[in-house]
Amino acid sequence: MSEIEPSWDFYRTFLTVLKEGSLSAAARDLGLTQPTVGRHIDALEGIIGFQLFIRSPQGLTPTEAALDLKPHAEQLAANAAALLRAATGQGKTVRGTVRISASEVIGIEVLPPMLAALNEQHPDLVIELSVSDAVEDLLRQEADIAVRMVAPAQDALVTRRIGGIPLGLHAHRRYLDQHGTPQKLEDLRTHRVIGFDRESAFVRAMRKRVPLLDIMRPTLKSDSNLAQMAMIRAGCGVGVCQVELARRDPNLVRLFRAEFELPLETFVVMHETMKTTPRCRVTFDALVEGLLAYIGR
Amino acid sequence: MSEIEPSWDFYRTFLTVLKEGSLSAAARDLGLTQPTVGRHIDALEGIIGFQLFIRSPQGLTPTEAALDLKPHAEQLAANAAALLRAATGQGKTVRGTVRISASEVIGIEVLPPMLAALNEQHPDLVIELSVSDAVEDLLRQEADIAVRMVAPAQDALVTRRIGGIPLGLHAHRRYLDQHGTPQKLEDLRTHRVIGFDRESAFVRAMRKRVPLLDIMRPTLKSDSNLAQMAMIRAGCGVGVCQVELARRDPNLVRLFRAEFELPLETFVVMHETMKTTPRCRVTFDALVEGLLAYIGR
DNA sequence: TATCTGATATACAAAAACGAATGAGCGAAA
DNA sequence: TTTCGCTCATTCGTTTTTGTATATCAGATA
Repeated sequence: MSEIEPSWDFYRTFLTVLKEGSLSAAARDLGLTQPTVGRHIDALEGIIGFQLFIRSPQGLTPTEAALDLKPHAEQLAANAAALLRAATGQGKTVRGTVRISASEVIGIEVLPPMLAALNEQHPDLVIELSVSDAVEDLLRQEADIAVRMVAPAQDALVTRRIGGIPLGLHAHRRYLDQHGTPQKLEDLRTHRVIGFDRESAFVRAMRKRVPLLDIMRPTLKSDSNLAQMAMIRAGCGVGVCQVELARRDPNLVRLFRAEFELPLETFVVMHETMKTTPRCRVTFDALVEGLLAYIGR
Repeated sequence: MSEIEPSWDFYRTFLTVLKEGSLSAAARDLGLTQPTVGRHIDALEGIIGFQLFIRSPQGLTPTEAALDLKPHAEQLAANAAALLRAATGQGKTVRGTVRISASEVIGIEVLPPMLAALNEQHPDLVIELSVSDAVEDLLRQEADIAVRMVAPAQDALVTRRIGGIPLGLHAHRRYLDQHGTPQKLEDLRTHRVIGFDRESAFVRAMRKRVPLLDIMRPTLKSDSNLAQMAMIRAGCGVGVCQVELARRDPNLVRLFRAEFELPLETFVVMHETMKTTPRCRVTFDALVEGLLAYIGR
C-alpha cells in the first residue's frame, strides 16, 4: 500500500459506483466517462491495497471491504454538500438552498403551507424537504434544519422547543356508523385498531407513558404514521393521530377526548455552523413561528 | 456562480491554505507546488462566486466567508482521514492506525502502559492518542475510540461502561508539614486549594452533587486537570485528583477519606462504523480490560 | 542602502488525466 | 438463433492539469 493520500475525488467516484452499481451508470451520474470512473476505482484500489469491487459484464458488485467504507463515503458526501450549501448564499441576502428534515406527518401535512409562504417571501430561497423518520441526519449534516420529536442531546445544535402537539384517538364517521362508537375504553378490544408494525423505541416510550395503549391491540399495522393517518381517513378503524390534523376533516371523530390526549414534544433544531447564514436563520424562524401557531401558541 | 460541483480536492487545498496561511506553505504541506495551489483556490473562488482570500506578498488572509466554511472543511478532512483509517487494515489482521481520544489525565497518566502492552502484542498497530477534553470528537470522526467521563447519548456509538474512578482530596506531605493537616472540612477555608479556573459544565455538575465543594475556595486555579495534579504533587496545596494516581506517590496524603469520595463515571466509546475492523475491536477490548483493572475490577 | 528571505504571479513545457472509439462478454427479448 | 441492450476493457489522440523557472513585491537585517 502506497503512502500517498488518495484524491478526495476518488471517494466521490467510489460512492457513486457503490450507489449506481456500475461504472457506466456512475459515469453518467458524475458527468464523466466510463473509462475515467474505472481508472478512479483502479487507482483507489491500488492505494488502499485491496479490491473494492468484483467486475463483471453485469456491473460491479462491491466487496465486503467496500461496504464497510460506504458509511464513511456517504458522510463525506453529506459534508461536501453541506459545505457547498454554506458557500452559496454567503452575504446578507436570503438565497441558496436550505435542507429541512422532518418526520413524515409533519413534513407532508404541516410544513408545506409554511414553506410556501416562506418561499413566497424569499423567491431566491431553494427549499429541500427531506421526509424521513431517521433521527441522526442533522449531525451527519444531511440537513441544515430539522423538526424533531425528541430533545436533541447534542450541544453543537441550536434548539428551540415548540411545545406539545396533541395526539388523540380518532375514527372516521362512517366506520363508527358501521361498528358503533366505543363508550368505554374497554370497548376498544372489539374494534379495529390501527397501530405500529414494529416496536420502535418511540412506541415503547409512548406505551410506558400511556398504559392504556395496551388495551388496544392493533389489527391494522404500519410503521408509517402517514399510512396510519390514511387508514384512519379511509375508515379502516380507530387510530392515533394529531388532533389538529383530524379536525381538518369534518368526517373524523375524536374519541375519549377526556381520557386520551398525548402531547408530542416538538423541537426545531439547527446545526450550529449554519446559524450565521441568513437563509437558515430565516427558515429557522419561520418554522418556529409556524409551528407555534400550529399548536395554538 | 457555475453549476458544476467543485472537485473535492479543492476543499482539501482550501483547508490547507486556511491552516498554513500561504499558498507556498500549503503547497509544501500537500506535496504540490505553489502555482497549483493558487490555481485550486482560483478555481474554487470561481465556482462558488466570491473571494475566499485576500492575496498579499505576505501570504493569504481569509475572508469572513472563508472562515465560515472552515468548520465544514475541517469536518470533511476528519471524515476523509477516518475513511482512510477504515480502509487500512481491512481483513482479519490487526494493523493500521487507531485514533484514541482521552482526557488529559487519563491519556497521560493511565493509558500509556495499556497502550504499550497493546502495541507489544500487535506490532503492526499504529496508535494515535489525542489528548483533549473536548467531548464531541467522536461524532466528528476525529477519533475511532474515546474514553469519556459522560455517558454518550448518541446511538451510533458502541458504549461500554467501566464504572466510577474514585476521586479524592489530596495534598503533598511537605505542604501538610508546613501548613498543618486540616482536621475538619471547615479548616479548608484557611488552606490553599487547587481548583478550576472557569466554571465548566462538569464543574457545575460536580458542585451540585457535592455541596461541600463550596467550602473550598480555590486560590490556585487551572482548567487543566493535569496542571492541577502537578500542583498537588509540587505541594502547592489541597486538590482533587484520582485516588489511584495519588497512591502511586508515597508523599501524597489523602484527606477526609470518609467524607469525600467522588466516583467519576467512565465509559469507553467506539464509533459504530469501526466495530468491524479488527484493530478497533482489539483496542476497544484492551482499553475496557485495562480500565476495569485500573479501577480494581 | 543593499541583501536575503519569505511571499504571489506569470510563461511555457512536461506529465497526467480524460474522452471518444472500439472490441468483447453476458443476458433478455423477439 | 439473432438481435438488442447493457456492461467492462483497451487503445489512442487530445485536453487539462501540473511542475519548473522566472519575475516581482514586501519586509527584516546587516
